[in-house]
Amino acid sequence: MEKRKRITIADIAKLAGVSKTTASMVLNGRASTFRIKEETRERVMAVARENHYSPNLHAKSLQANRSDAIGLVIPDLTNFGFASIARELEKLCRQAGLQLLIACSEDDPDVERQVVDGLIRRQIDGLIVASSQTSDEFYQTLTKQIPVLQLDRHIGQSALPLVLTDAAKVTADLIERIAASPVSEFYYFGGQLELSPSRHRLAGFELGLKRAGVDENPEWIRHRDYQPESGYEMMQQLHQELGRLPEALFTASYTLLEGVLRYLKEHNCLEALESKEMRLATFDNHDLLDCLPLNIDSVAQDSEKIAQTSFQLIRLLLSSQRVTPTSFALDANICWRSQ
Amino acid sequence: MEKRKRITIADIAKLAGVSKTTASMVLNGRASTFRIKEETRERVMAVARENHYSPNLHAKSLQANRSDAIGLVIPDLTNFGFASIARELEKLCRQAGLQLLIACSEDDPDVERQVVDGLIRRQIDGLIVASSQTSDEFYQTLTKQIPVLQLDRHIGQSALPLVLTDAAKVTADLIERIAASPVSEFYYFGGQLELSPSRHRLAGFELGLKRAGVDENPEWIRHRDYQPESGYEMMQQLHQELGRLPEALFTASYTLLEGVLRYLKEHNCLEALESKEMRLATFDNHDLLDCLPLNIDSVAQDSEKIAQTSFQLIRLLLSSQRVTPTSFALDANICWRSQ
DNA sequence: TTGAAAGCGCTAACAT
DNA sequence: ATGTTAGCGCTTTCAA
Repeated sequence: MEKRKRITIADIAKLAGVSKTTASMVLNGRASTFRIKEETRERVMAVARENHYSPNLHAKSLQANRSDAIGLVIPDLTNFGFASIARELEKLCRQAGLQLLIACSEDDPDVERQVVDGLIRRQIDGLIVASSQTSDEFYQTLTKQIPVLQLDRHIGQSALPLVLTDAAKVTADLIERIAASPVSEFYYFGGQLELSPSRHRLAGFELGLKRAGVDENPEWIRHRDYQPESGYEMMQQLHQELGRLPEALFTASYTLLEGVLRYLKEHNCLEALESKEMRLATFDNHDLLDCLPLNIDSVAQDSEKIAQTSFQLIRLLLSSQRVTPTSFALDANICWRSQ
Repeated sequence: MEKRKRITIADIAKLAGVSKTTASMVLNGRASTFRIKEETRERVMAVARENHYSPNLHAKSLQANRSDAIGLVIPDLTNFGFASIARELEKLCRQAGLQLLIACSEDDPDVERQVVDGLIRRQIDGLIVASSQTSDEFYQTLTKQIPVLQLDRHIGQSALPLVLTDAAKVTADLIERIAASPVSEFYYFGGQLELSPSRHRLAGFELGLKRAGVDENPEWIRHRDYQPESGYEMMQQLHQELGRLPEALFTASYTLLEGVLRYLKEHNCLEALESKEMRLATFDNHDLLDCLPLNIDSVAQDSEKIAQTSFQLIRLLLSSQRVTPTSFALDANICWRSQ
């Protein structure tokens, strides 16, 4: 495993009997622009191919002051939604000759700053971030140097461009239809209200109830964080309070749903879902939900569209000096399993 | 969004009234080695801090002929197991000042070569790959330049270092116990036999049967690929063949399990799992399995350990000129839900 | 104890 | 139509 010295453009030039400039032009496909003789062109190309020449991107980046790399910061790679977005973005970047640098913030604002700093040191040309910050101050400063795109989450009233799911709309549609069954109560388990998706999901929930003509009871709305344990504990408390299962429940994330299901399983209450005695719906989707005897309706975000939109937007920001920061709220789909 | 010129070490040197050399020494924490005067040291540090100096890693890499980046190639980021490994590896790398470049091969050998080529062009110092290749020729060549570590999958008889789960062992344990229930038949749905994990899982299955004293019937063993659709189709065919559900079934991956469940759900057969009339077990684990009324036993690979072991090994390979290539087969856990 | 200068591999003015 | 040269930001000999 000896680190054989890589072949450079100077080597190619020497072997082909031309200058570095000529070799460079040819290898960058700009031979015609500089009217390099066809014969020279081919000679250089042949030598390069034979020697498996591949340019040193660090040298290129150094002189171009551009790295052709962009950063993606998400809370957690094992979250299916974020993983889907990351996968699609990686593919789009690769096909465009860009390198996507993926890093996780663990939903911790401090960790988030650290990983962003790390990416900056790597000279990324742009950043896409699903932020856990409560203020966009940090990114307002950063965006003076490179374009920053908010993903999935809106930091406060930040004016930075933004791509996310129109959670309020789809949640309202989901809730309205279920509430019209009708139901006399509809509980809501959510995560941190500081995160914008939480607010939109809750707003959608309330709108849905209203449209179904159901009077909201403040008792129904409960918040903690998005850990499965929180779902478990909220379900436990609710069960104890009521002395029975709720008629209908919406969990604002897949992780919360998991906690709720774990509680129901442990207390042998899953039967209530199978018999539709208890209605359960959730934000976020999972293929496995199709395969269960549990009739759980869900909201499936369009990860592919989110990734594609983010990619187009960041490319635009990367190319032009000044783009009016635009934001996109994308439609999501409802997976009905109870009807 | 004007691209403000970043501050360089030359700027720092000028501002601090010293030479680039001195500034460099100080900023790399080697002030004492070169006995830079304490006062000078502090002046440089102060200037650097005030100006938020951060070194240009491309320049560093160019001159050091080292990028402090390593590549990770996996089939699919949305596969929970690979996502877990990627997350842990990213964290370990970040903490060690390395950048992890993650790319997906979509389980396609051609795509895999393309993404590896892309990473090589980015001058990665080392590569960790869960390969879909059937020959390690490509990597044998590559490893003459940079260390290559096989992850999760063993390419043929490749001598390249390797980290994976000891699938045969854990599968045998799982199958033995279930088969001893006893069962008179035990079906097996697997993916491509060209992939080493498939072979190990099958070997474990057969060993488990043997240890339980069950005579294997070749009819029980079925293979396709790891797509959920394949699980669905194998289940469909088996159901039709038998005219009833099998007594026991093992799926060699979570994706296959999903297909099987989808079939059972569509044909209203899930009840058979709840009543344990049909025994179902799978390789790979998912938290949701804990929350279902379905009694599915599973094998949980230790992603964290796999990531840590891989990281230690690649660092070793990176540091020393010549390490005896070592391989690790790590233990996995069984999640019992039927007992 | 510090500085000057060369060079990593590449591109782009400017020559020729 | 092709070559010469400077310089991107950094580290590292070698001098002073």
